[in-house]
Amino acid sequence: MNKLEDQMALISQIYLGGYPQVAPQQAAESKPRRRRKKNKGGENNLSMTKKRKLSQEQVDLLEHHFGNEHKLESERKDRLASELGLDPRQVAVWFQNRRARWKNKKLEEEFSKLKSDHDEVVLEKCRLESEVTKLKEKLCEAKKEIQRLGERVDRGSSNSPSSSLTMEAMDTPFLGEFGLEGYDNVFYIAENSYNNIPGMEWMNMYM
DNA sequence: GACGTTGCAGCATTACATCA
DNA sequence: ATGATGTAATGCTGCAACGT
Repeated sequence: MNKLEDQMALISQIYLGGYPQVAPQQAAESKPRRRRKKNKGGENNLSMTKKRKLSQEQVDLLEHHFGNEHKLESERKDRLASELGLDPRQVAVWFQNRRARWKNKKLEEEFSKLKSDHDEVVLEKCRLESEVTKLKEKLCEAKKEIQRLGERVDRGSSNSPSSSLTMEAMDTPFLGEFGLEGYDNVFYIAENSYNNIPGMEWMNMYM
């Protein structure tokens, strides 16, 4: 009997024997999965098929080999199996399960690293946003100051030309008051014109 | 080249053991 | 006794190698 026939025979045996419960996920699919029978046989059957935990010594050796190489060639499997007094199939299964655990662990590690990176970026974003808010406030204050000074200049020029106060006449750059030394030209940038400055497009969001 | 068989890996799932 | 967790084992699928 070939493998397929074997499987079909098993399927029909199980279906004829009853299929008490299908997991929700499986039930939704067109193809039901085969359900394994519970191991509730007699004592002999139990001892034949009962799941046995590997000894610490066996696990240690398997771990050692897994550490060297995650893949298991046929020759190494047989050698390991006889060394451990296990069925080669058991060794293959152990490696398969171990690879799955290793993969899960790696995924978890990768996830926690990505999460911490993400948290850092979020933190930095908050910091930059608060900085932008502060700068916006300063900008607003500076604009008001310019307007106020402009009005004074206008009044002065209409009353007494000789006492006019001009921007050029100021002893020190007034912007220093706002901690914006060296940014004298910042107010000459027209609104929405940040699009023209590489890397500064985001500023328009705040204008 | 087409087809069947075999062996293996990956994945999902199940069943059992153990522990809190 | 029971639910959570860990893990050995099983079922299924896809793929590659090989023989016919």
